[in-house]
Amino acid sequence: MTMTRGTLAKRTGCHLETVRYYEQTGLMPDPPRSAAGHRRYGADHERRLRFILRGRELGFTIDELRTLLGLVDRRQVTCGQIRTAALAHLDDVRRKIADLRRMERTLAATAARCQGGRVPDCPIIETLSGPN
Amino acid sequence: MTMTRGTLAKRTGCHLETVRYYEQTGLMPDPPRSAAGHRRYGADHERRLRFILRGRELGFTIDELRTLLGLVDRRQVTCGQIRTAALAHLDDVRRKIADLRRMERTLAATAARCQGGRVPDCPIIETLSGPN
DNA sequence: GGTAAACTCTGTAGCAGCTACAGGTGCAAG
DNA sequence: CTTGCACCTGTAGCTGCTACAGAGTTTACC
Repeated sequence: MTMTRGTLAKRTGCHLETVRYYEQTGLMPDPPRSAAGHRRYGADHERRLRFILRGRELGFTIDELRTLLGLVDRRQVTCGQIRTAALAHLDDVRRKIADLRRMERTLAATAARCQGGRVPDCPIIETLSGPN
Repeated sequence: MTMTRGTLAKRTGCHLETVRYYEQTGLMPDPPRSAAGHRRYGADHERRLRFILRGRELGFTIDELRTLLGLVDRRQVTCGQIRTAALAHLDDVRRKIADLRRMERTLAATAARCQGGRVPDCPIIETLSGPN
């Protein structure tokens, strides 16, 4: 009931090399090896990798995930600590959304004013040239 | 009427080393030098740097800005070409916003379900463990 | 004019989060 | 038995900076 790195990667949709990268950075444990030194993964590794990939999809950094997984690994932790981490991350996401929406508004408003004329009067160039 | 790199950086709020970086990457031109080899900047350099910084604030990549500045530099370009670049970037920004909003929804919904209990039943951990 | 502080110069290394080699084994099928 | 794929390791590349080290320059003050 073990898989190779390639199989694990294919099953999870993770890039082959990324599996090794997550091992280097301490998100994935050092797996047992075959006699020749090939990595052997089990169902527990797959679950952990899926956890990491889902976390990345939700925008958690490697470092946040390391913390989160550390909390889970030593099981003496309350859900409250995890909630705190998740809420901190949510704040982060919301700040990024706000930043992007500011960009969006400026870009959309500027592009709308553009009539396709000559560069010296281009409102996009003017906007880029600063708010003065 | 010239400034040093430090002065230019201070006036624009740009990091000192970033000025040099923009020169390396071809966003800023190689400036004239003093006898001893120190960079001397003028008002035109300052305008260009402000343009770049504003573009970065609006989320344009270095590469997009290089293109944009290239268009502006050889003046034979229509505003339409610039508009095209800006709209492409706007799409990009909107995609990022959509991604982040998906994250936000999932995170907020999950954290709301968390009652602070024990880890095995933590809805955040469950969510991270995948949608299955 | 001397000297110390503050600036500038160059090249290079580091950050996140991967991805992509090169050059060398291992293994399984035909 | 040999062909071809998968795997191993270490390292370099990407973006957009930032931060040195070690050298030379300029400025301020006495």
